[in-house]
Amino acid sequence: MTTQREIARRAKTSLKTVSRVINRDPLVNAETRARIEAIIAEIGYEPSQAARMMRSQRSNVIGFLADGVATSSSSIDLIRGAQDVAWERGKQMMLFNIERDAPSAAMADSQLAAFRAEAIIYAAIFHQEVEIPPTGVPHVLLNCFDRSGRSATILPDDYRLGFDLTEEIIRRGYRRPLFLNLADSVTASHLRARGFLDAARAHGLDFSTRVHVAAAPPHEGQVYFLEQLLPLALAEAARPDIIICGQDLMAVPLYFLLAERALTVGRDIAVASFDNLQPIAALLRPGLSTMELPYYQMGRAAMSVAIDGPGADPIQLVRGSFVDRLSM
Amino acid sequence: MTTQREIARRAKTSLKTVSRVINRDPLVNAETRARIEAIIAEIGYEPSQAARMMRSQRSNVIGFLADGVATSSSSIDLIRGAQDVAWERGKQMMLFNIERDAPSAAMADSQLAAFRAEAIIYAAIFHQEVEIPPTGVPHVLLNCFDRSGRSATILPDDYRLGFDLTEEIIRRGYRRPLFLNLADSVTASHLRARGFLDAARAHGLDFSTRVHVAAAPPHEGQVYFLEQLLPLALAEAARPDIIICGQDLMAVPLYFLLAERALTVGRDIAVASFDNLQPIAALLRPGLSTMELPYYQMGRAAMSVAIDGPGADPIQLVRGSFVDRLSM
DNA sequence: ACCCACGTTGACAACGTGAGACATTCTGGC
DNA sequence: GCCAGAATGTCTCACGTTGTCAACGTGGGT
Repeated sequence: MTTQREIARRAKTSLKTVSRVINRDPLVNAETRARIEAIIAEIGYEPSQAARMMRSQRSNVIGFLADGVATSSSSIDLIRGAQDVAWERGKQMMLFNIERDAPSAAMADSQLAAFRAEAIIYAAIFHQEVEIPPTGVPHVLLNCFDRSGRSATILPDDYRLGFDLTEEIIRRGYRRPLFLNLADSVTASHLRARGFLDAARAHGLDFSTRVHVAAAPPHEGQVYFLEQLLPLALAEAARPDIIICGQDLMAVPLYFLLAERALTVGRDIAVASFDNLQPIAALLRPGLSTMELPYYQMGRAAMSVAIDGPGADPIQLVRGSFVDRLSM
Repeated sequence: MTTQREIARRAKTSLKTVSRVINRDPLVNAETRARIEAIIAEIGYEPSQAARMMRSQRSNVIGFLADGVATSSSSIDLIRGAQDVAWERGKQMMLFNIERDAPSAAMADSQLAAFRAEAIIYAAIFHQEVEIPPTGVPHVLLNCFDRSGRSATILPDDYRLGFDLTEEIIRRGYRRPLFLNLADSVTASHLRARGFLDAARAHGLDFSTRVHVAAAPPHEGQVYFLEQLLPLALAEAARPDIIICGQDLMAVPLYFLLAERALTVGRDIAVASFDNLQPIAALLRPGLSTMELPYYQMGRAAMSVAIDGPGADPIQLVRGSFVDRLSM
């Protein structure tokens, strides 16, 4: 690969002048600049990042540790959002798929240390509590949080997600919802359930008997308890008029179970959900109305915080929006 | 961040000895080595990659350009496979989500040039032909190929996928398959169709009237023509005994359409497919029997070629395997 | 004539690492 | 007491880039 020295030789000028052109130093004669730029374009020169890092003592590298991302398609948007902001800000994002406490995590840490990463984003596959050993590098927790509450943290506003969806449901006249929530160990479950109950209370309704856990903890794979729960619920005198799934994936087996019972979604019974998982949510028939989790925006926010540091409040909640299709 | 100089100071030894320890020079007393290693571990020192790159003139960086990965969950396994091999071989993989011919592609190229990437893997979201402008850096085409046929290329063996699935179908006694293939512009379509027809012929059967295009080109989103095709096919005197989907996602609307016609998958009619898309394939009921696309292995192969260079044959076809569930 | 400001350019050092050349000290075997 | 060889140290250079500082010629003010 060529160096600035080579360019200087060709342009019959000094090394430093080439450097000035590259770094947009205005103290360069327009003619000289044009000549040097022409040569740079001609040979397709790019300044060596390695040398720049050495010299400037800045790496412009932000690490992104993706815990278990490989198993979840939704979390790609976390990565996309972060990557987009990194580019806009001239930073280089280094992505690592890790499994927590596994050797891969240690390897990622040393790699990031070797590159002198300026900040590290730690992203979890679902909203949960984690423990991050303290290091010298600023951390941003994405889709997870630690006990102290002092780390910079980006979370989906799951309480609002639950609240807003429930308000929409009530507004449309549903009064007998069945909330098939995710596992207890998922923080989002609690928050959404609280939002669900609070929204009901705000409209003078009591939904406190209407929340059930219908999924195994995430580390056991996608296991739902619909076969047990659904027949009981449908057999009640006051049959549910809408079923709320803890996540879009749950809607797939649910749709089939309802079809087996000759219940048409959107007509005999409504379904709503959380995620807006592509392409599932749009592919189901009828299309699944769902509260979108703002993963892309969260990724953007995390990278912004990683670069600029947190604002006054280290914990930032990101709102999601309702995507209306035909299932309710 | 600390440097080797600081470590030498603490260990009351010379810079050179520290360098010897780090570079595993055997010419160091065991005791001294232990003392220095203890200090390195204590302060968590990692040699600066930037300085190493400068000194050694090797970046150990492999670029991974993922064209449109964001929109496809299956291609994550391409990334995972490549990343795993990179780690095993002590390389650093740099991932870029790009859109071909968009500014993002140009940015990724300059970043990779700036980091002096040793090779670049160019991954496409589906098996297709691409045009790669020549550069000084070795390229590996992953899930795509160029006209010349001289570039190192890793492809799924779609012909075998089609052939093997068809053999399995024939072996189980199905004789009236309906192959709902992907769009014509997808290379995999042709290859699988050829495998399908050849396997039939090898068993003295003629399936040449049984292949139909049932999907719009990929850039138009997931659009299928099942509503038009299916009623016609089911109305025929010799109703199909098995439907082969071009991809697992197509099976989702197909299952619903069959349910509407009171046809139970796996009993009244069988369904098979291509992809083994997680978690869809396992979540459908009954679970979808499908030819798995070997994305993880392809990712591994691509990174191996990127590091070691191609073997005698620049084009490497990776076999997939049949995942049996209950839909056939 | 002298000085200074100004725009432009160049010489040089330094960042952290790794390696070569070579000197020095220490240990053990003869 | 001498030598081989192990262990360690000193010194120097190179990698590519950029900040510091000095130097250049020109022109205006005194």
